[in-house]
Amino acid sequence: MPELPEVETVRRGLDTHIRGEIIVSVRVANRTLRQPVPKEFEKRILGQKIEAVSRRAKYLVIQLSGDDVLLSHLGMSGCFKVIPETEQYTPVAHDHVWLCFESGKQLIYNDPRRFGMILPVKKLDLAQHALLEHLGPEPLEPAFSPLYLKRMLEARKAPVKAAIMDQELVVGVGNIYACEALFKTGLNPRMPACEAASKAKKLHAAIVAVLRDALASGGSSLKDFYNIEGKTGYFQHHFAVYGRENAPCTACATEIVRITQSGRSTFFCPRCQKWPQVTGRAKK
DNA sequence: CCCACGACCTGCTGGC
DNA sequence: TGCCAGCAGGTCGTGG
Repeated sequence: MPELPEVETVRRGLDTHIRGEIIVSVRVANRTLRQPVPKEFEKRILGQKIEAVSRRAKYLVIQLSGDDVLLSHLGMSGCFKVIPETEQYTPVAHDHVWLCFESGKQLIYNDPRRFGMILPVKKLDLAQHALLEHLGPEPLEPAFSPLYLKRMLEARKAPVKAAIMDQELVVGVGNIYACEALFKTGLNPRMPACEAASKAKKLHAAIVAVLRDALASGGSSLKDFYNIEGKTGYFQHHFAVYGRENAPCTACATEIVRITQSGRSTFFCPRCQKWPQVTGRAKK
């Protein structure tokens, strides 16, 4: 489901609502997530206090008082729900993991497609964890600089869109914000990364701006993104190209085009994001 | 090594 | 109305 702005929105909501809570009961309805919920899950987290909720890339890190954190990813369709102590909650389909706190609040992990995960990891092992160790820099931190981006793009022949979605190059950019950032830069998504490297400075600024703006709007809501309060984000109202096939470009009114790149939809304006090699008709 | 693709899942939409 | 193909915000393992 979510890219960096959505995950960060969830993080903030969780940190506000469950920090300081003590886990007094745990129920796992379905362990078959992307990484199976381990058998010892319940025992390991019972009695622990939530110290804080942090984030690395699109992973949420729920800091516990003991030796563990809970490492969670929302996949495509995962969400967390915080149920206030005053509310009687009726379970719904795909509520996989359920924590009850001493205060009476509850935290529920729900994920229809089960591409997400939630699992305990020893704090000491977190940095070297297989899921995290190959991740690139955070896009809103200084390590992700225009020069860094230029160097990384120069080394790759893959399409620039694939490059900026590669979590080893930079984390947090998914299909939506890749499309939006490339539009903002005026780069054709199919252009090889090494050719796009000359525009690295502008692309860098676009990635940062798109993620910042989305975060300021509370993330994007498509089918199933809700923040902790169950409210939608608003950034989807600002999409320039994503999901806008056949609609007029906001800049030049040319029809937005959808193509498929490595199995995913890419949306772009063929006029604003022209690339000489792809303007001709498809060769037969 | 680099890159593209299929697999992993369920649910929704649109066309017939 | 019902069915089926196609599509969905991510990531990983494989094979060319």
